[in-house]
Amino acid sequence: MATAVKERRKAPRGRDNGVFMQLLAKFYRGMGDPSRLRILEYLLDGERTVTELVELLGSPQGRVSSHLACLRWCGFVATRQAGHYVYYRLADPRVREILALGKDMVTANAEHIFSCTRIR
Amino acid sequence: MATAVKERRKAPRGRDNGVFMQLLAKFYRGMGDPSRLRILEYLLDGERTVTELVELLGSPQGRVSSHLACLRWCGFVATRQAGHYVYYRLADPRVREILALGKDMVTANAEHIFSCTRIR
DNA sequence: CGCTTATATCCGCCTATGCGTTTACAAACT
DNA sequence: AGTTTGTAAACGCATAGGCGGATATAAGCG
Repeated sequence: MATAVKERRKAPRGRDNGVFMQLLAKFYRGMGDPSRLRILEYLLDGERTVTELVELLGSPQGRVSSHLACLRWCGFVATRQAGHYVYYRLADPRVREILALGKDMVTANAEHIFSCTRIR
Repeated sequence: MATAVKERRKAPRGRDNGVFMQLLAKFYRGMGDPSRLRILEYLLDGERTVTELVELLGSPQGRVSSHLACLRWCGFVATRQAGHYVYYRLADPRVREILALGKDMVTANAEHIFSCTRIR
């Protein structure tokens, strides 16, 4: 059974692929938080200071800053310092695309996703 | 300060948006696991039975089945039963696109993402 | 019809990670 | 320089969610 699979053998692309997949998973988990998504959503309209985002999100500043650090580390956003404000902006047009695709799919599958108990 | 923000008000898009973002986050978390990503990657080549995927992943069957349930619930994959095999396949072309974009970005930002300590 | 095979679900454990709070800097203003 | 304001980092707590293993169900087979 499944001879075609046997030919490609177990882990046909080697361990490197496993490592890459780990990074990719980390990447998607970077977008897997509502607060971070809200931040990205606000940044779709243009750059924002931390203070503005804190106001918009209604979360404590430390929390927002931490999420921003995460987004920056993952390459989703970039910063520019002006005076003692730090402006955050989307770092890559592909972030927009991934967001747009995700929103499309969620809009179409909202009920399915909502009912997934494996992920809460 | 930040008067322009004040005009758009706090939570300018209402709570509904917050709920939507929660779903969207759940959606991305669905892709935020290396095992699930490996499954999706294998399914890029065509449909697979659970047994084949178990072999390819080298994980216990129960675990794989559980990940598959998650992927199905989230609308990433669909199934077809034949005999006593269940064939899994990608459910939506947008999954391919999101994967392609993610892989692009990770390839470009691998080091950044790797060094993000907020997400392990 | 029991037996085997394929798949799904359940359970307890353990780590990852989000949260609130506090603390530490850094940049302007007086 | 000291104070205020904007931003980042650190700390402890609580929960989400992955894992291995055991079990339940469904579909063929002898």
